[in-house]
Amino acid sequence: MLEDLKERGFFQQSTHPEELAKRLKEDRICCYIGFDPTADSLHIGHLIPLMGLAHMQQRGHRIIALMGGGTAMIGDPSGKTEMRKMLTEVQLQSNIEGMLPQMERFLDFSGDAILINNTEWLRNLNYIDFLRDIGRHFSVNRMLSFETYKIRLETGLSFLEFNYQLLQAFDFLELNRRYNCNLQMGGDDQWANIISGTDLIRRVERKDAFGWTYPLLTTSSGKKMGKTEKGALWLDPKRTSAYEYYQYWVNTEDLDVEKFLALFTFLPMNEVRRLGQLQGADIREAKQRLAFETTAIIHGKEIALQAQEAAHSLFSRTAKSDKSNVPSTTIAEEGFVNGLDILELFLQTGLCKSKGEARRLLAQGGIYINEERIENPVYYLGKSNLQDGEILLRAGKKRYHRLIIKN
RNA sequence: GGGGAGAUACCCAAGUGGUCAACGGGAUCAGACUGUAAAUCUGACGGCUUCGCCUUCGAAGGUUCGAAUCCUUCUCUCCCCA
Repeated sequence: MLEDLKERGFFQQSTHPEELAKRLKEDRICCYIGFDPTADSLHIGHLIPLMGLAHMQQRGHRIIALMGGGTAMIGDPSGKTEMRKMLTEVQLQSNIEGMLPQMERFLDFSGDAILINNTEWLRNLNYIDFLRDIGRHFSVNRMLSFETYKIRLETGLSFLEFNYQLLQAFDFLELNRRYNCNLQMGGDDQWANIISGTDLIRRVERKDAFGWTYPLLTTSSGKKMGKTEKGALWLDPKRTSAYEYYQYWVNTEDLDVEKFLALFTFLPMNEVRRLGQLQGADIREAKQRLAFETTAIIHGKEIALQAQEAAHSLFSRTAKSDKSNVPSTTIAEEGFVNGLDILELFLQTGLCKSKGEARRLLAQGGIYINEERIENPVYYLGKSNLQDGEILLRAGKKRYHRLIIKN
């Protein structure tokens, strides 16, 4: 089963590889991943851990999703350039509430799976006891040698953040004591934190504990995953619409398609490989499948289909054009009578962030009305632009928006 | 506690009295080429009622005809010593 997930791309490194493989195969083990509630929605950076846990659950293991309500009050310095801004407990709580329903799209908490917040044991921790029981097992010399702190040792690392590792290790120990949890997974940036935990358990409890990290992804051309012109790609449809989400995946680089299918969908590997083998323009089929599957996991099949249809109607020449699912804005006919300033319109529909940007876009030939480029900077939209009671706006190559006129 | 360095636009980073909306790089966006791909080339990249105006260079005051650049105070960060 470890092989299985390795093949899907979920393996970067682990402690005790042979022993871990054996345990995963022969026993039902309990594993956990921590999630820091830094925002009220998950984003695609969380997908690999979520998929990782989901795979474990599907293969019969017991899973724990640990919400880091306590640790997030500290902020993990691993691999970061600077300190994170501190969140209040109220914010953290509401963030957690936003993330929960999203997690349930991946994980089933109806059985013995556990969802727990580490404030439960961190909040009222006694400092002296903690130092004496836990702190004494940590060597500062060793901690300082970890790669994750390298950057921060140059730019500055506060004691507050330096403690993060101890708390995460303590989390693992606590979960081990409570639920006999003996595997922690996470992104490879968590490696140092994870092995601190396994070491602690082995030392204090004299029990087996394992760590397993996932690779940190960049796209083939080296870009960070999940960044768009609007920022992060969120799972919350209020922040990132299903259509945008679909579009992000359909625009995956050729070289990443197979890797992403394996990581971000539950398609069987033979299907993944078949799709990955497609060449040239055919690979679009694979990208559409990827986009559909990933969108369906989060937003449901129905919504994913709508997003797919919207994309088809805009980008496929042959398809019949059902544009009803393309993002749209409706305005009343009265507002339309005197003509609408095109720049103003692009601002209001969110296609541009400012009028300056709209002007620039227009000057560069990136503004299209009903697929026709507009060159005139003082263009007003009127009735003559209407096609079936609506107007199709386009910014650049592929950002579309429908303007619906209602009387 | 003592001494030193620093805070510039999304990020990195020049600039040390006018020629600075601020060099350069990255990111981003647009155009061309394509397959809603990558690479490449070209251009853009604070805001606006855009031949001009307004707001930016950690914060607040001050000097000056004029400051990101000088002075004062404050906030924060880093380094060295204790």
